[in-house]
Amino acid sequence: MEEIHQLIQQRREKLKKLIEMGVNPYPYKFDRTHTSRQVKEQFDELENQTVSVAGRIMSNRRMGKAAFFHIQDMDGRIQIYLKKDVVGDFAFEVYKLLDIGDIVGIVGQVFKTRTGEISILAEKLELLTKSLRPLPIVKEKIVDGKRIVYDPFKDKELRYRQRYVDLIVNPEVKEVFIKRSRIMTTMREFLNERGYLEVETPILQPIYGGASARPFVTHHNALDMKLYLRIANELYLKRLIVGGFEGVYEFAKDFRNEGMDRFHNPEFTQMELYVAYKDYHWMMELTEEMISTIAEKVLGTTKITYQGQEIDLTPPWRRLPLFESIREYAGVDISQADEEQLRKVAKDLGIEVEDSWGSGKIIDEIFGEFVEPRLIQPTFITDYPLEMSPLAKKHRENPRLVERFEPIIAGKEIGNAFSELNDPIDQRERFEAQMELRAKGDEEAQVLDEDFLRALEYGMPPTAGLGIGIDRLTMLLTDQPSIRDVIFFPHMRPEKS
RNA sequence: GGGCCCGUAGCUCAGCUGGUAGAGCAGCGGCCUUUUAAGCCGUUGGUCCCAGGUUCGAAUCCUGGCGGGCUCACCA
Repeated sequence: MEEIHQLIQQRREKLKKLIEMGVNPYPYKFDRTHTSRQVKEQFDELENQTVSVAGRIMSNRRMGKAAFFHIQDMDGRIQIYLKKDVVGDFAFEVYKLLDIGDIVGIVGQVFKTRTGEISILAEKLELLTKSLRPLPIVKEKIVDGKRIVYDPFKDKELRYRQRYVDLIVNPEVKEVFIKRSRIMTTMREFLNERGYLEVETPILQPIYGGASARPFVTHHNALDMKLYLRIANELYLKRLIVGGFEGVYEFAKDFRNEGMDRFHNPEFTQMELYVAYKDYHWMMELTEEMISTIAEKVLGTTKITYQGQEIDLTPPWRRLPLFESIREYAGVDISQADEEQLRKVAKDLGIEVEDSWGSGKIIDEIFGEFVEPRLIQPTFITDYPLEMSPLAKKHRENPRLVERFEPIIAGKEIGNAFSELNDPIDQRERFEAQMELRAKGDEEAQVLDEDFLRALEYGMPPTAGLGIGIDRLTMLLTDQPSIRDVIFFPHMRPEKS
């Protein structure tokens, strides 16, 4: 057994004393009448009234036979004033055995202290949970309305590994995740209002598809077969369109077995939407309306700041075909270039081109290098080369292109969409081209899915599809620099035990 | 995977060119019935990430490893 730390030992001893005093350190319930925020917001009516509140002790100032401390609940903190002659001798003895981190229930009268802080004069104090581990102590002071924090708990490794502590101690972290939840709720409402159906599709898939990425592999014991964790749910949602649903969406956890950095986590969340009888032009309008609506409802404005950059999400967003964007930002016209010429152009631009790259990859590189980082204001990049998009429908005016767009904000794509390919013969050819790439060693090339082709052969109506990266959208709308700051439990290597 | 940086008390951090560790907060003991980074007095607490090496002597220098951050590459 590991040695028990002194601070934990001390708390265990207090726990023992409390039990000896007849206090249940882990009771079953507590009836609370108000949250901290309600007490503050309704102070005028509540002054001198009795309320009950509950929360975790976050500060403690004992002064002989009285004490001030703050408790923190779901939506904030409130100060408790404890006087021995009001709360009683026994409760005061209990109080003396409490620590920062303990969870208590308080019944008492609402009042304002001499310095004007809304507080509760405790008449009853009940221990609701004894905490055995010391919390990082973060002190703060409000000066001119600004919160000054002393010794903030900021070690990223500890914060990510022990997110519960991060959430207790850093209120702004909680805010980010509340916003994440509201972003998803608002998006769901937006889609439901339009009559689209929220559905669920398999996470364990015998054939993975819908994106170009490497999958996680797992094994089904009973069937003794390989299964993949989905990299996308696109092909399943389109099967549902075939089945007669005319608008379906899913908030999907996807899994990609690739590198991690501040924009990538091995598991991440995407919202994918498919709507029958629509094309990508229509989907652009829906996208800009949806994102700006979310910003408006969650943040109260469509003008946001991301990492110091001012961004205006108000529709309409700029539409810019891919080749035009490259002409504009890289100064070269490659709309008619073949692979040989592309190779030369890329080299002239200073890009190291690898022999295995096809023209799609080269174009993507030029775009990623010269264009994408400069697209700060929301922009739809449209009309991608055919070979980069095996599931998108050919462009109605140019068969070398597909009808696809990516919304780009703050230099980063936050989604992907197209007029969905519904010609089963064309789809088969595209899959076959992918298989050839795979044979050449491209591990991210897509896999041919016979059942999906069979579904298309029954006939899928013209359909527009959209995927939005929820994590990236949340980063944008909460001004967080890393995807780890918008995922509660980002992937980490195992802790040494 | 490459480069740079980091790992010292529960938390935040000092510890210069080597002499086996220190502060603030928290904790513990004492005083204090409107404090608020409460205050005053006293005080406990460390496998200096791990393993080797150099040295009379390593938190400090070297090598390797582990974990993390940033970044580049890869990657939607």
